[in-house]
Amino acid sequence: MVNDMRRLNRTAVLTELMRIRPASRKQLAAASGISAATVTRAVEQLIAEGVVVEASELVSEQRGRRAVLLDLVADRAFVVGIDVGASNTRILLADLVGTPIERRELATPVEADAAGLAAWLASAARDIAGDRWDHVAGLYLGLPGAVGRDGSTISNAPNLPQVEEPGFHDLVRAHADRPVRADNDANLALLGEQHFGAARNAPTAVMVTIGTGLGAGIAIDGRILRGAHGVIGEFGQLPAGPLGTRLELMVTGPGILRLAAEAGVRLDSPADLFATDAAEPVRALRAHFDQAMLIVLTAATVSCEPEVIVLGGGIAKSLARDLGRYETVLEHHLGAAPRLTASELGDFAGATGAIVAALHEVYRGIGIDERAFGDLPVAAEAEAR
Amino acid sequence: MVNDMRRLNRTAVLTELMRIRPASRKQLAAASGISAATVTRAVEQLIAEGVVVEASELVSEQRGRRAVLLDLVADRAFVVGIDVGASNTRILLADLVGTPIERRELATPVEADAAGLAAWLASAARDIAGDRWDHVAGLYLGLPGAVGRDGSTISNAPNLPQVEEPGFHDLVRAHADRPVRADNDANLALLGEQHFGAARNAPTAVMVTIGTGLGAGIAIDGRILRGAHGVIGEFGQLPAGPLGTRLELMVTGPGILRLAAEAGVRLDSPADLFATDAAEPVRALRAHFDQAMLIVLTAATVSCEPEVIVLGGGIAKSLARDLGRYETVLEHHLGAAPRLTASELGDFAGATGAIVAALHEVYRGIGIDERAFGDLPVAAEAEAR
DNA sequence: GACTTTGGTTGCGTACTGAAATCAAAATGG
DNA sequence: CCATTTTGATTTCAGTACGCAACCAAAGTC
Repeated sequence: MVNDMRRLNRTAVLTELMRIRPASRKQLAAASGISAATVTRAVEQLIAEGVVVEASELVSEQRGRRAVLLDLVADRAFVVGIDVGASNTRILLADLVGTPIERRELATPVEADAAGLAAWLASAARDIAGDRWDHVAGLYLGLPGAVGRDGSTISNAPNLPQVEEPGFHDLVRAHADRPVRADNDANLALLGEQHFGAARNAPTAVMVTIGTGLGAGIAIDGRILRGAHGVIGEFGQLPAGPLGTRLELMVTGPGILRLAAEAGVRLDSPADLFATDAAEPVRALRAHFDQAMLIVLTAATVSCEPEVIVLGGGIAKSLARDLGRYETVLEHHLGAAPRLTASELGDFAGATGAIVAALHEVYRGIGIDERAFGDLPVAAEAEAR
Repeated sequence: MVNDMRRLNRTAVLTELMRIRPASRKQLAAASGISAATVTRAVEQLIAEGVVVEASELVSEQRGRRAVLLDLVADRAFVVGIDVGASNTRILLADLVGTPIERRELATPVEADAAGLAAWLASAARDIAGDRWDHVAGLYLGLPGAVGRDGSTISNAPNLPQVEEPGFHDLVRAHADRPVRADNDANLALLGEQHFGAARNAPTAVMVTIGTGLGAGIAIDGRILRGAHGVIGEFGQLPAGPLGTRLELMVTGPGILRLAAEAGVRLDSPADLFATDAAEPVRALRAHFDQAMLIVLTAATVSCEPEVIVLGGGIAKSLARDLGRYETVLEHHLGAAPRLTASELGDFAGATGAIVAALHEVYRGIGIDERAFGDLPVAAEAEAR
């Protein structure tokens, strides 16, 4: 316990530096409430550890000595975020402060078995990192399935069954020779949108992804909700409509096509459902879709009262102009409604979130207070890229 | 920052003492990882503050000096929890460690205006406290409406509109001359069940209360979810059934009677719906009810994957023997299901939760780590009463 | 070039901790 | 019945880290 004070102050200074990056010693002292002397000593230690450097001096028109700006050593560590989709895999490489450096989009080798997929993922990560590989601190995978709290056991991934193989996680880790963690892709997409996208400054938010399936991530006070069995966000399992059909079968791409076929309506693609000049039978289908969507949105709203609900996935793109209408109905039903908005990061939301999650692991490792993760404005940085 | 170490250790010792109450200095040192010397000094301070006392010595058959057991000064402070229902008001008085001392059940003066109700509540609190009133640290109100995060602004309380009056909270505080806080009654009922009832040891839990209305409280990792507008847990707003009726109108007492009347079935009371020897038309109604219940339960499950869902309120009493069936269906739909169980605290769940919430305020005041509130086994104590 | 202003560092007294020695209070056993 | 053992609590003491304040450093101002 005797060393605690020192560690506490180190953490406080480092955390504050992340928040107001870059910053001078004086700023850090003021922001953290720690005396200037102690900040000097803490910074000294952080510099010795190689976590922090003295960057350029602050140029100002004031008189007096110029403040020395401190910053994290951005290239001290890199992280790889991989969103492994059922058809495409998106990969991002970012540095310690979240600046994206490389992005790739590859076809997922769906025919490969668990071992093959694991090897492919590891080599893709090595590939995107190039000669920075030595500094890659870890990989984070977004997977289309339920991932246990530990970030390694995977279940219920019908669209990519390989990853359910018990040894899959270990295989990736062995091939990459790096720490590997995983999470549900919807969770990561939300995390991405919260830091870099449509849910900025919304610690409590929901992201609903509608494509070939329906998934949702829920974040409360900046923390992603994770359950033991991955049923969180499975709003698609709610029954809806006259026949009690599962919502999932009504709002997803395949579901729309199937319902249309059953109703004797011909749709070339799910997007046709949202055409403004649609014919009457399509309109009726559309009404059913809207009803189903409202159930999803209502369920999401009453489950945590998010500040914003982000809609992602293929179907969501067609919904942009209906969000205002949905909002109005929600407001009318519930008395209060979250802001509805389309995903800003699109296909790369998951990979971006994987980067964020990976960075959080790194930050944990260098001793940043976990409770501050929500405040870290990595966003501003990456936006400016 | 220089005083931090001392306060930190004081907090750690006090928190540990709450967990393993009563305990010797040595136990506290071992449990908290703080050196015995420091524990001695911290305890010295706590005793001087009047927060802790040396209780009886630990009698053991070992040789050696006997450990002096320390305990909180239970009668240092009392709290009053009041569950203000639309018809009945339940009041509890408890001491600092959560031992219930008095309980009352009174008819709510529904005709009174805001000022009258406030005065009545304050005098009821004074009354139950008796000569302990001087030591009452605060009041906590459970209200049938949406309560803002601050615990004072109240809205959307159709069944007890007086409490929506802007000055209501201040009036109670003025009459009681004590800190007063409020929360939604469903939230408090859940808090009560988590500490003393059916959701013991379930930091993530949902409580659904079905009576004249439908309300739900959600707790995640020991923290009650609170929204700005009180729509959290409003699962009753979900549409269900062929006509898209709001669930609230299908599973609550009045709703059941109305639906029965519409279907031309005569029910004397909502409970008749659950008779095992019911006639065919009643059975059909019952099937609709079950469907609606399953939507509520599914929505609750996918919103946070609770370990347990507690069912409370009048209707829930009739459901006891169906919980297993519901569980099976949930499990089948979602692959995993929470435990379903009936409320253990019954009508007093809300008041009990108010006590817990009030105690948390007191604990915060004497410097116990908020993150430990979930671990405080106030439960064991009160059970033994 | 002295002065002012601002940022960072160093010296010093204070406060608090943990390890170990010591004191306290019980049972044991010859 | 008293020395011994055992266990719990306290005190002593050395060490660490803090904040304050004095001091150094580096810039602009007059």
